[in-house]
Amino acid sequence: MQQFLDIVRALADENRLRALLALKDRELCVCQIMAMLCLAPSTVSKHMTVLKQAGLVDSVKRGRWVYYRLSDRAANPDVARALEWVFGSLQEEARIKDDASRLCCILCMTPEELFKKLVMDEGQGPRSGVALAPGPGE
Amino acid sequence: MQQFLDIVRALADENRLRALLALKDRELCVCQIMAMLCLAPSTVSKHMTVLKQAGLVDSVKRGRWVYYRLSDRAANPDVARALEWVFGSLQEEARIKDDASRLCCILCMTPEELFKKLVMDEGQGPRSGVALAPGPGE
DNA sequence: GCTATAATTCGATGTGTGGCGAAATATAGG
DNA sequence: CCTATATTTCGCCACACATCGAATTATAGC
Repeated sequence: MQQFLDIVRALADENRLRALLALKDRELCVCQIMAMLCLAPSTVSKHMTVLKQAGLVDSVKRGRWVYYRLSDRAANPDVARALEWVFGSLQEEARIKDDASRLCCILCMTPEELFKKLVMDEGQGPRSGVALAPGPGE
Repeated sequence: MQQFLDIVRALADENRLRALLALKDRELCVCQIMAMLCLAPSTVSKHMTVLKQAGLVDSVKRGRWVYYRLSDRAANPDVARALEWVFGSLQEEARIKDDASRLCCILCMTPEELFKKLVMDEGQGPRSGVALAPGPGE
């Protein structure tokens, strides 16, 4: 029961759901999730900790970056069912699709381009740490 | 997205989960859920309102009693998937099974017997409104 | 109509949670 | 070693929420 509650409560936040969906096809480091959600580093870090405590994601540290990915689905049936449910229900959401396309830009742009885009989109300066982490291929 | 969030947040409370599971095989009125959860009437009423807003349960008023039951699963795929997930994950929980057996007593006992049992179990007097509502067969 | 009871609404209260910035920690690169 | 950067931890604040009791509403039975 407690584990189930941890999972449900971890899912009961829009930003955590968006982060989880963004991890569907790739792993992401905290700074990339920050750029996608437009949240402070400490906030994103806390969100990812909640998801990790619930067993929904795993993390691995590579150099200065911490990469998050979906937890191994086969490991825990509760987690597997939860992820299937979330993906099945939200995959086609407009907000999620928008995140995916913006994430594509975030992953491809140089830090300078990302800087300009953030300024244009948000009408405010970018947060500290918007610089891109190297992708898995670097 | 908003509907999904309403559902997840409705599920993110242990007492609401217990109430939902208790409704799996039967409809129940508020006073019976109160007796099962040992919560004040106002608290149970609010919990059931949350579940209803999320589309997880329906209610029907019969005389003085308001009966809650699971919402028609076929009506909404999101709701159907959510209920399947919850039941699949929690059906075998010790807490839920215990609720089911206690609920059986609550449904069968006379008000006087329920009164005595509550006093013995909880070491405190019963709340107002522990009297049984007539079952569906009355 | 009056009373008793089921349920909801309302107001108060303590706790939990999302958000931020600042400080601390870890690591890469000079 | 020193600096820059990625992340986490910490302290704080605003807001949401679970819970209760009291007041209110609705209904059944006298």
